[in-house]
Amino acid sequence: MYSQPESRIVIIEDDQTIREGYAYLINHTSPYQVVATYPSFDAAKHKIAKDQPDVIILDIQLPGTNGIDALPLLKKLLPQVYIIMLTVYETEKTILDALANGASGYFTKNTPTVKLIEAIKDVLNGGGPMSPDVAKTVILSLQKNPDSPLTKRETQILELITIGKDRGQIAKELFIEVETVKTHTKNIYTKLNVNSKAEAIQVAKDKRLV
Amino acid sequence: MYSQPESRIVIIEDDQTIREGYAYLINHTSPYQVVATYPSFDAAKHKIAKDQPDVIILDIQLPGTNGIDALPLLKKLLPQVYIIMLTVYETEKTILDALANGASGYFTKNTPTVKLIEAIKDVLNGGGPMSPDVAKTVILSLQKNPDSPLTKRETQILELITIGKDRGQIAKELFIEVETVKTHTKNIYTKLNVNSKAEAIQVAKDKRLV
DNA sequence: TAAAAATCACCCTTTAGGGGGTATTTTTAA
DNA sequence: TTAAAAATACCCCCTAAAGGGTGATTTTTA
Repeated sequence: MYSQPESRIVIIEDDQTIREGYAYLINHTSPYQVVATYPSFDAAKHKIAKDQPDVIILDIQLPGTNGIDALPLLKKLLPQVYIIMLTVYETEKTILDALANGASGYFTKNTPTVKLIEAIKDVLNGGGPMSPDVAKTVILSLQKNPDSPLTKRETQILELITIGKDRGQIAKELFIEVETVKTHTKNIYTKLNVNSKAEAIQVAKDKRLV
Repeated sequence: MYSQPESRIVIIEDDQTIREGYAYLINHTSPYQVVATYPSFDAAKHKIAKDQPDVIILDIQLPGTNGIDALPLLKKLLPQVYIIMLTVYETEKTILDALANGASGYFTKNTPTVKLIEAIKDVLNGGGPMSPDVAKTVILSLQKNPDSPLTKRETQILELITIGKDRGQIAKELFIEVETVKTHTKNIYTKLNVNSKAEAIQVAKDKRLV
């Protein structure tokens, strides 16, 4: 499905200057049309379905319902819509929350309109545009700790533990005995300085061991 | 730290045509210099440290040690190096594995050299460049299931369960009684059709509920 | 103003997980 | 080639944390 010139854009952004600035530039320098703009989600929620937007540009810092909370609600109203987040924050948690809740792209507010228009094209073509700094944050969040004290096998077992497998399942999956899994587990606990599965999972997440 | 014109590039790629093509174009149309190229990691491992590369362009499909396995080894040899992955595969697992193991960027092989040169600039400036399709895959991997049968509280508790917290810790964290946590847990189990924490975690991961 | 969600309590049962050892085989790196 | 590290496997013991059943009140939301 390729980007249609008549694609409809809605902007939800509380800052009037930014809102109107983007709207003007998108309308005048791109093939897309801004069919509506709203200063908040609460102002938009009863009308936006009628706007039939293909793409929503959504600010995170909104009065009332914030952008992150608005995301699933918008998705419920308009299941097919692409949502591009706009924000001054770029903390890992905010970014990850937005993407987890169905955002298609993520940009910081200093993004020039031309990049935003490119992003609209990208999402309409099925891509997932992000500014490089945002992408960096996402990549870092996926990165494992390169200085893990665990061996390959131990890491593998810890990974299976973190996804909820019990000894029996792990043994089957790795074609080894349950007792061997136990031995590895003990060694993992010793190395991580813990003495329960629960703690091991917490340390694993915390130190990005898996 | 800004991109230095004299930044040193190494290419590890088994296809001679691609390898030499990229090398030629980077040397002649960018401010960077390709200081060495290798057809495999095994051919590179004893020499690459002396090349002192700032950026390595690394193919995934290599003879001998493949690119994913080579990643941590290269990082050990050259802790500061940025690695951009190049591949024909774009399966979620491959992409995520590469990023988990310390890749800075990820491109499919049809990427034009000019985009690759941009990517080199991006990583040197601390960004995390990806082609839009790769970014899309990454975003999808982060996405939660919008049709979760769980309530907000239940989701919250399931999330804490998946990171290894026990009833007591969850209760403390949410300022509620342990018995309440138990009730929620029971309801979660009913909704997910499971009857243990382990199973719940597996379903949660599987259906991207958390 | 119903319905859904969130809160709390008591009883009772069990198993998966954890701690302590010991030992052999395979792989890796020097 | 050789010593060290990693992976494999077994035995005994023990209990804390998890799970099941049932009932009830308060708060939130549509």
